[in-house]
Amino acid sequence: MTDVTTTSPPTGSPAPTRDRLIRAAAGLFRNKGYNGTGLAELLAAAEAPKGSLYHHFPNGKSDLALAASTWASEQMLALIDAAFDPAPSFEAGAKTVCYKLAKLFDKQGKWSGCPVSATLFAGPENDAFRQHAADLFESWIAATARHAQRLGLPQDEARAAAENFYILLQGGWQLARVRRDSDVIRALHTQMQLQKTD
Amino acid sequence: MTDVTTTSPPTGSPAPTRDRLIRAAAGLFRNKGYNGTGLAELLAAAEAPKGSLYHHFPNGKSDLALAASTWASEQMLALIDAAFDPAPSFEAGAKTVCYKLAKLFDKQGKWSGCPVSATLFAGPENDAFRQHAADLFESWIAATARHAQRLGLPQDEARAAAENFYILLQGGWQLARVRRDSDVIRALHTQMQLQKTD
DNA sequence: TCCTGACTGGACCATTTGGTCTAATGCTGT
DNA sequence: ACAGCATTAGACCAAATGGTCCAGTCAGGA
Repeated sequence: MTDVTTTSPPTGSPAPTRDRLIRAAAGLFRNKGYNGTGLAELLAAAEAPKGSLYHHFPNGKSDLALAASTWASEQMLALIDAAFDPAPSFEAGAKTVCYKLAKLFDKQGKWSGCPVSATLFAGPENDAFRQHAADLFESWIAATARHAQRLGLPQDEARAAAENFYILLQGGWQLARVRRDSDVIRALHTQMQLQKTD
Repeated sequence: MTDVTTTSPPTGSPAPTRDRLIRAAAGLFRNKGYNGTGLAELLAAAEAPKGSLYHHFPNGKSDLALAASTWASEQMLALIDAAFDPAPSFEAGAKTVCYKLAKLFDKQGKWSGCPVSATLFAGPENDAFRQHAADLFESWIAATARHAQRLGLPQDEARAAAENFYILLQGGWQLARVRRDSDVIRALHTQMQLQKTD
């Protein structure tokens, strides 16, 4: 049910329709939330008919939401790697992440929310959504911690720094969104806590 | 708008309809978001008929959302004051805020989102919502900064500390929500940056 | 060639959505 | 008692919702 990542068996055919659906969903959910986005609007944006949706995603909107958030999360992981891989230190990498995200925020019209949280916070009854979001977030933190460790921090410090960084990113992104000001995100790296003081 | 004592005497009356609507809306929006909450559900929870809604809030759901978020924000401001007023230091006050919020989070079923953001992030086209959220958040930061200054921090540091604290709270609350673990919130005060290091 | 299965197109559906409207019901001061 | 207001009650509505269903299209293999 939650396995949405492998619907089409053929490896070489990326099925553009399916991709268009995912991209359109990610974009719309990010802006208007899961419940705020209607199927009609979604299908229009993806230029896909309803039949295709229910072919690629048998459970319809909810399956698509899982796939879209996974896709968005992968973009985020790629961004994290791109920022940290060439970085000389954890601080430098984190700063680059902030700057890249701020730029992205501007490019998306200074409004978009975090794609994962916007997609998956649909209600308390949907625990599958919540769990999926938890997994995706955890993957971000794990990736960041891995980089931190590679760049010299001891394991527990790396984990703490990654978690702290992620919390700042979430909160900062939200403040940036409400103020429509990407500088909030750009300044986040300043507020990182690099070593525990107690 | 959020004034509880509008026209009817408060003593003896069993929770006026308008209040019930606001409380029900705040609770439901917090859990399921603005778009995720239907009017029928809302009215059932408030035990109020549709006519009353549109009498007290001529613009219907959107007006109610503004009122509910304002009400929730006032609760938050009261919590901030209650935590900082008797505190011997900014750190102590902030720690109390975290603990109070964590307790609240548990009491609300470990799922609720931030009432303001959950209510007001309904889409890019609704700028009134966004602005309202910005104002409410700003009032939190301003209140916190005021306490920080009273407790000894210089003005610019107080403002920075308040903003940093608020960002941590937002991000931490979200992580707590996705993990269903209030300890994330409880640990936030550890991660505060109390003086700028650069 | 024909068959098969993935995919598309869209008509169609029951339900729910937010919202309007009006008649009734109080409760107030006079 | 009466007028006048605030409030309640819910029938009613058009539009939108997510979802189902099936006839068609098309490519590739037997």
